[in-house]
Amino acid sequence: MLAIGTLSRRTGTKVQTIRYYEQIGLMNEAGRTAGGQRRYFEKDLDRLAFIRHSRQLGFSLDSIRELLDLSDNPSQSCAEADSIARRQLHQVEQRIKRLQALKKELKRMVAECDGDSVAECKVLEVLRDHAECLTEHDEIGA
Amino acid sequence: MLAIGTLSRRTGTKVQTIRYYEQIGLMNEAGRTAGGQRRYFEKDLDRLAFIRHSRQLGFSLDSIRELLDLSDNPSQSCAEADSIARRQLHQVEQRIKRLQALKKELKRMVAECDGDSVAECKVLEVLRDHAECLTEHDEIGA
DNA sequence: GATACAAGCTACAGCAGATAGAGGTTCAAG
DNA sequence: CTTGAACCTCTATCTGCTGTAGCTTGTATC
Repeated sequence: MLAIGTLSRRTGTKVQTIRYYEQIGLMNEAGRTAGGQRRYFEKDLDRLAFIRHSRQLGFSLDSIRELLDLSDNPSQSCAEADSIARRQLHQVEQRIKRLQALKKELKRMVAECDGDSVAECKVLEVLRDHAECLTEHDEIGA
Repeated sequence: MLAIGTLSRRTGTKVQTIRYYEQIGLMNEAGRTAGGQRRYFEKDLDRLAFIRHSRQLGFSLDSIRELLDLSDNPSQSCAEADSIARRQLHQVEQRIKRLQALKKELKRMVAECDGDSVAECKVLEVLRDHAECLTEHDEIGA
């Protein structure tokens, strides 16, 4: 039987985060000692590791929920998991694209700045006037 | 005198967002009509456009606050604005790096999946076992 | 058995950066 | 004067945690 601190150490997850995962139903409700402390089995540790690894790969908690469901029901087709992963890949690619456009714009801003007074600062000037931008960057969050 | 909806339309910012910016002190408190509705000048529109454009370039609201302060005091050196922009550029570059590592890993996962049953799904397998990963990806947020 | 103290517990607040809705009021056109 | 779009405030919600306060439990050592 593993204490929450052990899971924490072995997966690099903060104790509060593990409790949070339980709260939102991502981790099963843990068994308790007489005194009310959580105790885990190895399978819980595996599940937590799966969650963490998926998070490291950028999957949302919702996607992870789906992936865990699939993982729990090995008789289904793999297609669903595959499509979740593809969707994630697509999102990552989009974000890279967008960030590269930003990078280009920022580089140009910085390069043109010659360290003079704010009055003629290129950085501020570009920010003031969108028209000075070369690239399109119309979405914020991405 | 411009109504909030006009600012909204002309900068592509949601009305609530403009009010939010006022609330957190990023926009100055707007003047009001007798009935309590906000009214703006062109300079407020410019300020909002500056904020929005900066957000599109990925600057945090805190950074934008600094940039606006600099912009409001044209006698200072440009160096500060420059360094904020450089910091932002650096962050963007780091995020790109990280996302490219993720992309690689996701691509590999997806490529290895042959659409068979979940039991032997490569996607799920990789998620289960971090050791199957080629690349390092130890930070989550980034 | 007593004691010390690390590790556990719950509950709630807070972060960024908005966004949405309820329920009510004002403005401007016709 | 009436209509109705646009405005108002206030509060809640989202994602994915993280931190704090104040208290209890478990375990090792004496």
